[in-house]
Amino acid sequence: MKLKREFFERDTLEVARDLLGKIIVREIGERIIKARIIETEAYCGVEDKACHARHGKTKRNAPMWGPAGFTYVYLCMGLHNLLNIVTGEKDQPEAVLIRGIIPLTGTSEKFKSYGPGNLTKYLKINRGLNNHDTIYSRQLWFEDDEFAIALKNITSAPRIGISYAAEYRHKPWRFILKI
DNA sequence: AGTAGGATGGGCT
DNA sequence: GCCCATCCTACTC
Repeated sequence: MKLKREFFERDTLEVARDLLGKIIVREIGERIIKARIIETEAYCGVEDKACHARHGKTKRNAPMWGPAGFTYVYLCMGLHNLLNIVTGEKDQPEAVLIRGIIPLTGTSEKFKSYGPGNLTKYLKINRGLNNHDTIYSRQLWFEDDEFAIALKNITSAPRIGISYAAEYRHKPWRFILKI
């Protein structure tokens, strides 16, 4: 079942946790690529000193202010496309970063790791899919396949690469699913 | 107009 | 662990 807008309109921390075990589906012409989400990070609005939205609205981070369920894809370190999904209410600049996946298709392709910058390569996602509505999309959307998650297999931890974020650097807003 | 610094990943030591 | 590829954004002047 495709995830609906309501799924993403909830509290960002809940969405980040609930995305664990869900499927990302990427359709390119005849080809379908699927992957299960196993790691996410929540970025919680202007008050979150690690969030791109902390300095206000810019051309880059504008999608975060839009409706939930849209993508926010941006270039990191000049070479990595990172995939976020906008969450919470409109005008609340919150999003969940997809940090880790397990590929379910096309495993013959050699990708050694599936960190946030590499999973977009596997899924063939770049900034052309920025600000893209996944709810009505034929190119990129999320699905629940009833995959059972045991709560004990979910852990949380501080987010990666945000040491500048003052008191927010220690917030356990990264969620990891052990399969 | 110029520049510093990233929500990184891979390879080598 | 350290280094480096690589380039856009936002801030400063």
